Order: sequence, then structure tokens, then C-alpha cells
Amino acid sequence: MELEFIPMDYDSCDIKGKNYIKIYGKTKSGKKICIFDLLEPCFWVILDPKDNAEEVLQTINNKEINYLDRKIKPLSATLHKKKFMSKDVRAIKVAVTNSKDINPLAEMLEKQGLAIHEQDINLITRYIIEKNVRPLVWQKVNGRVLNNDPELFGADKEISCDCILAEQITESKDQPVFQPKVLAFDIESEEFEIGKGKIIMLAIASHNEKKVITWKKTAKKEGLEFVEYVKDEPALLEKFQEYVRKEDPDFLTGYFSDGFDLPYIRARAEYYKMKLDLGCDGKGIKFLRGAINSAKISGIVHMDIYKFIDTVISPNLQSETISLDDVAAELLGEKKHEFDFSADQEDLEKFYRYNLQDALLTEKLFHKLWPNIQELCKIVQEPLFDICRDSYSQLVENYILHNLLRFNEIAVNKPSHHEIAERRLRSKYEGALVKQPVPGLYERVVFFDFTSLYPSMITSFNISPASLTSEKDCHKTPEFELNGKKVSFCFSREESFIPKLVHEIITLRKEIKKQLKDAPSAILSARSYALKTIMNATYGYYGFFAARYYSLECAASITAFGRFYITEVIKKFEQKEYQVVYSDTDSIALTLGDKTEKESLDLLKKINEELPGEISLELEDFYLRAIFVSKRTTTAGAKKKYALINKQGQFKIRGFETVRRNWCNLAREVQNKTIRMILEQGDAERAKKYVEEVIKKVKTRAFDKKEFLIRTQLRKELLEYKSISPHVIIAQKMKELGFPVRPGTLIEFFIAETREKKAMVREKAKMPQEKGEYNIEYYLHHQIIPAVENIFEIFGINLQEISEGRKQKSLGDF
DNA sequence: GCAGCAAGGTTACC
DNA sequence: ACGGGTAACCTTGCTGC
Repeated sequence: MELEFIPMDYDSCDIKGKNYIKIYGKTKSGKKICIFDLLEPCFWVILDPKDNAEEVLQTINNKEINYLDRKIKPLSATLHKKKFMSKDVRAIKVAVTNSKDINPLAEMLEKQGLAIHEQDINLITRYIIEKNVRPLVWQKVNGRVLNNDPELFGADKEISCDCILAEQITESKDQPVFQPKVLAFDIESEEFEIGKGKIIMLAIASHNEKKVITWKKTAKKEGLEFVEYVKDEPALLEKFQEYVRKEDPDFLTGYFSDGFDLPYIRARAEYYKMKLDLGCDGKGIKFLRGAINSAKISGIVHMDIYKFIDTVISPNLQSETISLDDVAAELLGEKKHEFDFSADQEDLEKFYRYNLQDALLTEKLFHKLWPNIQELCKIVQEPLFDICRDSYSQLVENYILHNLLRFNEIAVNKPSHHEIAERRLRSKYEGALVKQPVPGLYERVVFFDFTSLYPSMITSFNISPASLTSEKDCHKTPEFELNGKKVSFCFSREESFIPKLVHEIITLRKEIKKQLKDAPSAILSARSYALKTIMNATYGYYGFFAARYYSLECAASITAFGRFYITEVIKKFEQKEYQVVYSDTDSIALTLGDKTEKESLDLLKKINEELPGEISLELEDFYLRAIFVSKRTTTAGAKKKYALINKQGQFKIRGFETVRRNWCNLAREVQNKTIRMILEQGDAERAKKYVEEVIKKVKTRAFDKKEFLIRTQLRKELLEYKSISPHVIIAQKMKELGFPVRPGTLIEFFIAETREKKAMVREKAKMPQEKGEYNIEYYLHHQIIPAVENIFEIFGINLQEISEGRKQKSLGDF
């Protein structure tokens, strides 16, 4: 038979010693199917030029080793002309019946002095590469329907959807839009600790159903049609399973469901000795170990969008946290329902609605992000499950691995633990250049940016470990210091595969952007975003110690070229008598002075003509005014702290406490308003009056306590802290009270008045709900005044003096 | 007991 | 272990008097 399907998920199994890949997919008529496809895994042996290929081939072919309970013998060994790090090599492809054979065989050959490669490629990745059966790309399969098949020893029997044994799979010509069925869910439990208390309710949200399942009943009926009552917690779990079965979604999605909802559900099911069977192979939920466990269900792709947002989306969000509340507010314009767990627990209607809203937001967020997930999946070519959970480095690495075949390249091996440890010890390298600004208020300022500076360095100078060379005719970095020595690196002129991949992305994005100009499209924007993500992460990947294509030389060369060109551009503007106020990595700010905007753009054009390769500087924006301040303790200008107002009256504030979440709201607001007033008016008179007013109000306790809450994130396990700062003390208290405290938790506290005036800050720190008044002295001199004093300093206004004077006078007031 | 500085720590910028 | 370096600025903790 022949049919078309789209691969959503991949799994592997071992049937009588052979490797089969199970592809869970969907047919065009919307039916779920599972395709079995035989895979003969392989690895490579790269020959030394002096090796006799025939001899080595024979040795490998005759190898037969006993390993545990099985006899291992290579299926085949064939000689090929390949490339390794862009160089021509002779290599032997060794195919085996089962991936279990790879390690013992590879180890044995390695002992004989042979260079083994690609033995460490994940089986699914290998399958996708070898057979070109890409995720989310419609495929045409020829094969036969399985029905408790003797050839597979009935392996298909345990799978609840139709199974097909593939003979051949090829990409379909027709690629219609795939519209997945999604089920979002969210639980509410008695305790935060996994499995400790009962699950009170569980909300599901899909195209068909918006429901809360619960055993906790309320007398009220009308308006609560969305609530479905069950008799107890086991029945709730059963009901959930029933809905998952009935809905039979392609994707199950949650918010932090890898870390909370699914582990909790599993723990409760185990407690009742229930077998929870959500997938279609009777094997329940598999929990894979990692930094955070991930939960896999066969036949349904479980996507925890929290993780995806954390790594791929959040760098481009304004939100200060990646809580569901903040992210939904920014991406959907919708908030969670308000619910106070200590006060509202008994208001069940409120609780149900709160629970449902979480599932609804999760569902909506999923649909909003689906173009991004989908496009990244198609580009990187790894299964959806992994795409949502991979770090940047894994995305880049997989992107490279899935493209190597086009270059006839054999992959570099993963570094050993020992190698990783060694790389981590290698000294750091110099990064970007940041120019120190002179504090002051500037008028008519223009910002120029390099477009994708580091990717353009990679492509323009062919920077990759494979092109590092000692040839004379090459791209040579400017001289720079590395490990205390003056160095310079050379990269061959023949374009190597990683720069080529980056180049392709740049070209492709230009095309997409052109198309987007004519017609907006969520898919195309997502594609452009996914490509940008991969492209921008390549530099960091070179410098990442666990990367296959790690190269300190490359990472250091990229920043060296970057420093060189930004310096060149600064010089060029200065030669034409522009005052360069500031510069950070790839941006440059200058005052127009007596020149027109057009004159600056003409000069920009001329500079661009002189820049080599793909390197190009572009206009970011023109600004009416700009503020640069000094550092707190010295008169030197502070880097990475500035505020701008453009011609449309829009503000751009960078680095100031206003944008730092570990400062109290009032300090941030006062600074923000101060900056805005000054930028709008060009002087500090109104701002000064405003701040004086605020100081007065702080002293008379005219503000609400919550304006003084400080939020600081716990970055590691409580026990690992060497120095006990205020937020650590509070976290300890919270833990004792049974609140969930783990790395990543945002700790809220305020500094209170205490009898002991000289006490350390941490001794004055209190939880938000604790009794106590805010500490006037602390907030004035450690939050409010420090936030604005060096802004006023620009205008010769000494705020500390003003405040001190007032403080003397008003001492009796409190 | 205290000043002064280094270390620890968080958050931002690009 | 799960891109990178640069930088500001807080609090604690230690050293040396």
C-alpha cells in the first residue's frame, strides 16, 4: 500500500536484535499512524594516509566479538571518499544490525589505532540523516499494513494506532499546511512539592473541550457547566486519561509540565498503584533524565512550552520573568486570573476559573508559538520533542549535523569529559569593545549598528575550525592578545561548511524579509526568527566547551575582527569631525553637531562601500537627546547605561535601575520619570521638584509598602551559597514555611525598620507578608537617591545634600 | 571594632 | 554541562590595623 503522512515523533525499538525506528505521524485524512522502518546504524573509520585500505576493510569485515550475550559482527564495511574538516579523506563506513553493537566494535577498532567517527550520533538523528525522513515534512510511504506481524514478532500489537512496515519513504510533492490537534492542561494541587498532596483539579483546553475536572465540589451549579465532578483523586486521573484518549491529540502541552504537572500526575498515579496510559504503546509516561526531567509519551508529542520560551523566545521579550502571567500578558495581552492561595482556597468557583484560565492561556500560547516551533523544527530537522527542549548549542549542533551530508563531511566527535574539563580550564578570551562615554546630556544623536556583526565576520572571513590554516593567502585577523601572547589567526579563502551554512541563512533571510515587506506572514516571520536564532548562536557555539566544533581560536578571532571594524568605523566618523559619544560591540552613537541627518547618512553610505565582505553598518535611529551618566563611585562615565528620546518622543532606556528588576518599584519609577522629564525638557528643574517631593513622601511613609518590595532571583540551590545575602535569608525562611524554593524562584522581600540600627541588611529583610514598616533610611540612601543622584549630577545638582538637609530638619517627624 | 577591599552574587547589554 | 564576554553595583566576608 501507499499513503502520505507527516512525521511528528520518532522512537526506536529493538526487535530480535534489529533496530527499527517508529515514526508517529498523521495521514492526510487525519488518522494517526505508526511507521516501522528498519535502520542499519553505522559509524565511520577515517583512514590514515599510510593505512592500506584493503587490509583495514578486511580486518573490520572479519571482526567478530562476543559482547555480553551477543555476537557482534559488522554488517558491511565500505570504502568512501569523504571530507573531514574540509580535507579529503578515505573513510570506511561500518554498518551494523543494532546500535548496541556500535560501542564495543568502535572501542575495539580504536584500540587498534583506528580513528572512529560518528559513533556518538543519536539513533533518531542518524535515521533522519540517513533516510531523509524529516519531521513535519509530508512523506509518501510504500509498505504493508501490520497486524500482529510475525516478522516483527508482534511488536506492532502493543500500539493502538495503525502500523505500517515501510519499504520505502520519500518526500511528498504536495506539502499542505499541517494543523495539529492540541490539548493543553494544567493541574492545581494541595502542595507544591511533587506528589506530596492531592491533585485538587485538572483543567484541559482544546479545540473541542474547555473543562475542569475535580473531586472538590461546590453547591453552586449555574455558570459552572465547564466543571466536571468526579468522586475522588483516582477518578480524576482516570478522567484525564479518558479525555486524552477521546481527544487523541497530536500534542499535549503544558507550562512547566516537564517539571511539575506530569511528574505530579505520575507520583499520584503511583501512589494509587494506577497504571496511567496516555500514549499509544501501553508504556505510560517516560521520564528522561536531564537538568530537568522531560516527560515523553508515545504517539503524543508532549511539549512543555515553558522551556521553549525560556531558551528561544524570552531573549526577545520585555517581561522580567517567564511566568505564565507575564508571558501571556506580553504575547497574548491576557493575564492569569487573580487568586490568593492562602486566602481564596475555599472560593471554589474562583479556583475552578483560575485553573481553567491557566489551561486556556497555555493553549493560546501554544498556538501563538506553533509557527516558531514548527519552523525551528523544519530547519534543525530534529523531532519536535527535542526542539522544544534543546539549548542554543544543541540547536546549532544539530543544524550542522543534519547538513553535513551536503558537504560530504564526516562529523567531529563529541568531546570526552576529560576534554570538556580541559577546555573549561583554558583561559578566557577577549570579547567586545565598549567605549566609555563622557557623562552628560547630548542633543541630536544618531545610532548606527552593524547588521548581524558576528555572523557577518564568520562569513566574510570564513571563520571555522575547518578553515584555520597556516597558508599565506588567507583572511588574517588583526593582531590581538590571547593567553598573554600576541597572536593572529589565518582562515583559508575557500569557503568552509559552517561559514557556508551561515551564509545560506543570511541570504535566505534577505529573501524572506523581501517577501515579508509585500505580505506579512506569521510563518515567514517565524522562519526568519528561527534562522536568526541559529545564526546568532553560532559564535557562542564556537566558544562553548562541550561543542563538537568548539574552537577558542574561532571565537576569539570573531571578537577580534569585531573590535577591529568597530574601531575603524569610530575612526572614520571622527576623521569627519563627528563626536563619537558611545559604542558597544556593534553599535556606535555620535552627535550630529552642525551636520544634517542626510550628511551623516551619506557618510554612512561611503563607509559601507569601504567595508569588506558582508559587513555593513545601518541606521538604527535618530535621537533628539541622550543621557549618559557617571559610575556610582567615580566620575568616569558608566558603560551600558544610557537613555534616549527619538523624534517620535519614544524613549529607549538601557541598563538603568529602571530596567533592573532587583530594585524596588519606587526607585525604578522615580528614576524612570526623572529620565523622561529630563529627556523631554532638556533640563532637570521639574525632575528635581518631583524627586524632592518623593523624598518627602518616603519620609512621611506616604507610600504603600509594596512599592518597596525587592525581587531577587535564587540562582542556585540554597545550600550552595557561600555568602548569605538578604534574598538567601528570605529563601531559607520560605523553605521552612513550606513554599516552593528552587533555583529560578523569584524571592520577594523588603527592608524593615529594626531596633538595631547597625544591623546588616539581611537582618532587616522581611517577607512581604511579615509585619514591619519599610526602613526609611535604607530606601532613601540605598534605593531612591542612588537611582537618581548621578542623573542630577550632570546638571550640577547634589541630591545627597538636599536630602541630608531635609533629613536634619525633619528628623523629629519620625 | 572598624575601614577598606576582595569576593560573591544578580542583572543588565550586546 | 547544556552558546559567549563586558559591565554596573549591590551585600557579605575577610584582613589587617
